[in-house]
Amino acid sequence: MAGQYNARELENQIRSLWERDDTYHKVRQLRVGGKKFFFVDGPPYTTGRIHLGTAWNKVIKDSILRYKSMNCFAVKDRAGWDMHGLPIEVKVEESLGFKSKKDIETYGVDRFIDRCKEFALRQKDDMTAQFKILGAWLDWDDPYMTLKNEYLEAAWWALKKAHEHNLLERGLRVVNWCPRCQTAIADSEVEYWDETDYSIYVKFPVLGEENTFIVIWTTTPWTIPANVAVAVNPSFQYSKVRAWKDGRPEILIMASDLVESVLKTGRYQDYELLGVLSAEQMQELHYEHPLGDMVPRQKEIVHGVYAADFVAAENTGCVHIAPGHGLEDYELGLNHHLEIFCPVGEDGRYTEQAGEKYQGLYVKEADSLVIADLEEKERLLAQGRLAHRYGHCWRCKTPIIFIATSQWFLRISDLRDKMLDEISRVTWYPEWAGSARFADWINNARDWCISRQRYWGIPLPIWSCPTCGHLEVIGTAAELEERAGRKIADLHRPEVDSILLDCPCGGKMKRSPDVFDVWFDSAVASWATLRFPSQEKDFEEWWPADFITEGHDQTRGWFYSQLGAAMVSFGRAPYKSVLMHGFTLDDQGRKMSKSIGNIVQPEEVVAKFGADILRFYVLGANAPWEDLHFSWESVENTSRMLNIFWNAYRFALPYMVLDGFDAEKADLSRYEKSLRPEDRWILSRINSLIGEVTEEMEAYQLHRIVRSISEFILEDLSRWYIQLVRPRTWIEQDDPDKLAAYATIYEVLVKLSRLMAPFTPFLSESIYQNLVRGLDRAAAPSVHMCPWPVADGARIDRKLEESMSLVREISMAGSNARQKGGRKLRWPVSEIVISPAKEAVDLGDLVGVLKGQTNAKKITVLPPGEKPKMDLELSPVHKKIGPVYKGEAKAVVAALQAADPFEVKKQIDAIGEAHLISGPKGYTITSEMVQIRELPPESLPAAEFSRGLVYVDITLTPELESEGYAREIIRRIQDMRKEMDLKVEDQIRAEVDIESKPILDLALLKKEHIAGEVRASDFQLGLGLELRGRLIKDWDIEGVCVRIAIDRA
RNA sequence: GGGCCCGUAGCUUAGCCAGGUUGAGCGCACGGCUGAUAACCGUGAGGUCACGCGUUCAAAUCGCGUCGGGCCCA
Repeated sequence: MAGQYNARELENQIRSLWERDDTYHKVRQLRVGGKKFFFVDGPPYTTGRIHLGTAWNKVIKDSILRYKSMNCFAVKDRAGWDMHGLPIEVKVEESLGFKSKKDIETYGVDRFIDRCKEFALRQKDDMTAQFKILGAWLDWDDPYMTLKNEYLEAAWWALKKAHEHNLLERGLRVVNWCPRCQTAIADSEVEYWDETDYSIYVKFPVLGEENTFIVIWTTTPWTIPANVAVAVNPSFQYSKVRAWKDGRPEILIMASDLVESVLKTGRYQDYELLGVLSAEQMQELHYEHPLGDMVPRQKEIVHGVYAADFVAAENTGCVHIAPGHGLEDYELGLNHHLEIFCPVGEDGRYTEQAGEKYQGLYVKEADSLVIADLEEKERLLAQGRLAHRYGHCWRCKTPIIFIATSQWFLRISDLRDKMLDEISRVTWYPEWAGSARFADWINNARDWCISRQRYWGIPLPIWSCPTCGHLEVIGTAAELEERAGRKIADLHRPEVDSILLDCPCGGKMKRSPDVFDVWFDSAVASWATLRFPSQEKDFEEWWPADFITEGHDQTRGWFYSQLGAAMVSFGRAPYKSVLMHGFTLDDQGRKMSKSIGNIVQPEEVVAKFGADILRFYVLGANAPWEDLHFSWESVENTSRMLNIFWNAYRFALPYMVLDGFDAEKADLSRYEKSLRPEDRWILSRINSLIGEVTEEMEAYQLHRIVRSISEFILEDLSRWYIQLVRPRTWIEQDDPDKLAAYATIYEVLVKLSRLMAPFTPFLSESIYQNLVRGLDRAAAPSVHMCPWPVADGARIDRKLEESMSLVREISMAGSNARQKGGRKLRWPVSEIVISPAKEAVDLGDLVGVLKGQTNAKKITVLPPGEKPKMDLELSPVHKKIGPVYKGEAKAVVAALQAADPFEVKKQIDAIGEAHLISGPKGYTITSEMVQIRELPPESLPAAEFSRGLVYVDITLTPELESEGYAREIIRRIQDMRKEMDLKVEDQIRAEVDIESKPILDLALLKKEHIAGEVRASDFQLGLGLELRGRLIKDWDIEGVCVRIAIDRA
C-alpha cells in the first residue's frame, strides 16, 4: 500500500529495481530489430559537474528516447564525452603549478598526457552518476569517449577524406592567438567583454611633403611597429588642413567629416583648409613609418595608401594597416601583395624583427613604450583611454592578440552553398532555428583553422617531408602501424610524434606537431559513435543520425562543427532532424553565474523534490526552444501537481485491497453494461488525451504535453472524476456499480502511467509495478517495456465530453449562486434551473451527475431565451412624471410603488401604458415614467455560465432541512472518527445530544441514514442525553449546540 | 551596422505557425469542502496583449516600422 508521495524514496526504490533487473538493457534488447532511430548525444565536456542546463538537455533526450523506444524503435543511444582540449590542460597545469608550455615540456609530455587522461576519466565518472540520478537512460556502460583510439581514428579518417577532396590546406593566416596557451584559438573560443585600452592618434609623415602627416587612430599601439599601410574609404572625401597648436603649424590629412573632432581631440587651437583630396588622390601618397629608427625592417618597406570598404567614418577615416595583426589587414595585404610583417612570436613577445629596443617585450606591456617613443618623435597627435569590447581566451581569460601564423585549414567557405542546401533538407524544431539562425551563421562561414599548438588533443595525422615537401594524411591506426612497421598503443602525443615515415623521395616524413581544434573532436561524433572507420557495418546501417538536440549556443558549435566535418568527409549533413533548446537562466532571466551567486544545482532540486519533479518542471516550464527562467516556486507547483496525481492514485487503493481487487476484477470489458456516463466520460477523456499527447510529441511540443497531462490530472481526474466516484467506493460487497468504477480508475491509471513514462519514469514505473505487475506477474517487467498507448477511437465520445464540460460549468455556477444566496453545498436545494441564452443545453445522460454535484433534488433546463419567474422592481422616473403630474407627482409615485409590478408590466407590454388606481384617483403611467427591472427573487440566486444563467432555488423545506442537519452531524462524527484514528471499516457506538427540540426532530427523520453513513452499530439521538464514550465533543451547528460522543463498538 | 528570438495581470507564463469573447499558476482578499486531508475546491479584484501604421467584416495572432530585452555576428 502506498503512503504519502515521497519522491526521493520512491526513486531510490525504482532505481535499485532497474539495477537489479537490468531493466535498461532489457528495454533496448526488446526493440532490437525494430525500425532504427539513431540518436547522437552531444558530448558534454568533462568538467566534473553537471549544471541545470545539461540536466535539462539530458532530460529532453531521455524523454524523447523513451518515447521512441515505447514506439518500438530500435534506439541507438551511446552517451558521449568530450574529453580533450585546453580546459583540461589548464586544470592540470594549475594543479601542477605550471605557467607556460615550457613547464610541460620539462615535466614530460607523456606524463602530462597521462594526467590529463586520468583527470578526464575521473570527471566522466562523477558526471555519469549525476546523470543517472535524473533517470537519463543512455548507454552509460559503453559511452563514446573522444580520448579513445577508435575515436581518434574517426577524426583522422575525416581529415584524410578532406585532404582527398582537396579541402585541406596549410597557410599563413592571421588567427586569434592566446599568448599564454601559445596556440591559435577558434572564433567560437573567444569571449568578449569590455576592457580599457589606449586610444591613440598617430601622425604618419607623408614622403616628399614638408611637415605633412596622415592621421590614423588605433587602440593597439603595440601593432604600430608592424604597420605597413593605411586604408581609406573609396567613397570618402579627405581634407588637407594647416592646424596650429601652441603657435606651431602642422599640415594634417584626414577624412573631411572628421576634421573638427580630430583637431579638438588633439587640442589644436586653430586651422585652415588647404584643399581636399579624393580617395584616389589619397592612394598616390606614400609615407614614412613613424618608428622606422626602432624597427630596422620598416626602412625597407614601402608604405602606401589603399582603398578598403571596411573603413568607417569614425576617428580619422584613415585606418592603420598591420597585415600581421588583423584579419581585414591581412586580407588587404594579400590583395595588394603587401608584406605580412609580424614581428611578434608565439609567446606574445616581440621578435628580433621588431628591433633591439622592442625585442623580448610582451606586446600588451609594450603599449606605453610605443606611445612614449611616438611622443618623443613628435608623431603622437593625441592619446586617451577607451573602454571597448575586447576578445579573451575562453579558458585562461588572457586577452587575445592577432598574429599571422602558419596553420592548417579546412576550406569550409568553398562549401557554403552546399551546406545551405543540406540544412534545408534537415527538419528543424523550431523551423527558424535552421532556416534563419543557422543559415545566417553558415552565410558567414569562414575557413576552419583546425590546428592547435597544444598537447591534450587528437594529433593531426599529417606527415610531411622536410626535404621535398611531400605530404600524406594517415586515415587509420592500422595504416599508420603498417607504414611505421610497428604496433602503436596510444595514438596521442607524444607516441605518434616520434614516428617517421618513408617519403617517396627517400627522405623521412615528420608529423606536423599540432593537435586538432577540440571542436573537431565532437564534430566527428556521428560516425565515431558507430565506431567508424574501425567498424563499417553499423555505419552503413545507421548513419546519418535521425535526431540530435542541443542548446542554441550550439548553432555555432556542434550543429556547425558536425556539419562542417561531415561535408568535407561525406558531402552531406550528418543529421536528419535537430531540436534546438534554450538556456537555463535564473528567475529574473539572468545567466547563472558564480559571481551573481544565482546558480541552482540540479542535485539540489532532486534532493528537495525528486528527479521526476525536476524533469516534469523543466519539460513544462516553457517551449523547449525558449530560455528557461528557473523558479523554485514553479518547481513547488509541479511537485504539488504530481502529489495530487499520487493522491488520486492511492485514493482507490485501500478500497480495492479491501475488496480483493484482482486481475479479473481489473478487466474493464466485464463491466461494459455497468459503466456509468461519468465512467464513459473519463475513458473518453483519457483516450483523447493520448491522442493529444502523441500529436504534440511528434512535433516535440514538450511543454504542451506537460500541460495537457497536468490538466487532465488536475481537472478531469482529481477535481472531477474522483469526486464523482467516491460514494461508489463505499458500497459494500461486490456491487457491479462499484466494480465498474474500480475497473475504470484502474484503466485510466494504467494508461496514464504509460503515457507519462517518458517524462516521469520513476513515478510511472512505481504505479505500473503496483497496479499491473502486482496483479499479473506475466505482464511486461517494466512500464518502459510497454508499447506507447494508442488512443481507442471507440472510447472517444466528443458529445459526452462536451456535455460534461457543460455540467462542470453549471455546477460551478451553481456553487457561485449558492454562495450569493448563503446556502452551503452541504445543504440540499429543491431545484436548479438552467436558463440558456441562445443555444440549447443538452445534458445527455448527465442529469444525475449534475444533481449529485450540485446537491439538488431537481434539475430543470429551460428552452433558450426563457427565464424562471422573476421578481420585478418598479422605479419611478421623476424626470418624466414631474412635468406631467406636477403637484400630484408625489401621489403618483406612491401609487406606483403600491402597485403590483407584474400587472404594471403586463399593461405596458400590451398597450404601452398602465393605469393605476389610487383611492378615488386614477393615473396613466407611460412606459417612460417607470423603469422596470427584473430581479431574481432572493430565494433564487443566479450565476452565469458560458451558455446563460444558472438559478438555484434555496427555499428550505423540512425535508431539505433534515437532510442538511443530517449531513452536518455526519461530517462531525466523521471528523471525530478520524481524530480517533479509526479505520474506514471500523464500527462505532455514537450518541448525539441536540439542545434544540425542533432541530432534534428534523435530525431524527434521518437517524438511520446517519447511523449508516458513520458506521455506527449503536446510535442514539436525543435531548438531554448523558454522553458516554472515549471522545466527546461540543459542536456549533447553525447556532445550535450539538454534543457528540463516540467510541469503538 | 547585420541576423535571430522575446515583450500578454504585481510575478511566471499559455494562446501566435493555421485571425473570430486573452486562458492559467503564484501571490492577495473572501468563501466553501472534509473517509485523497501536513490535502483540496470556488469566487473576486487585477490586462492599452510594448507602441504606431497597414491588411481584413474581424488582429495578441498576419505585414511594415519604432522602442525595450536577450543571444549571435561584424
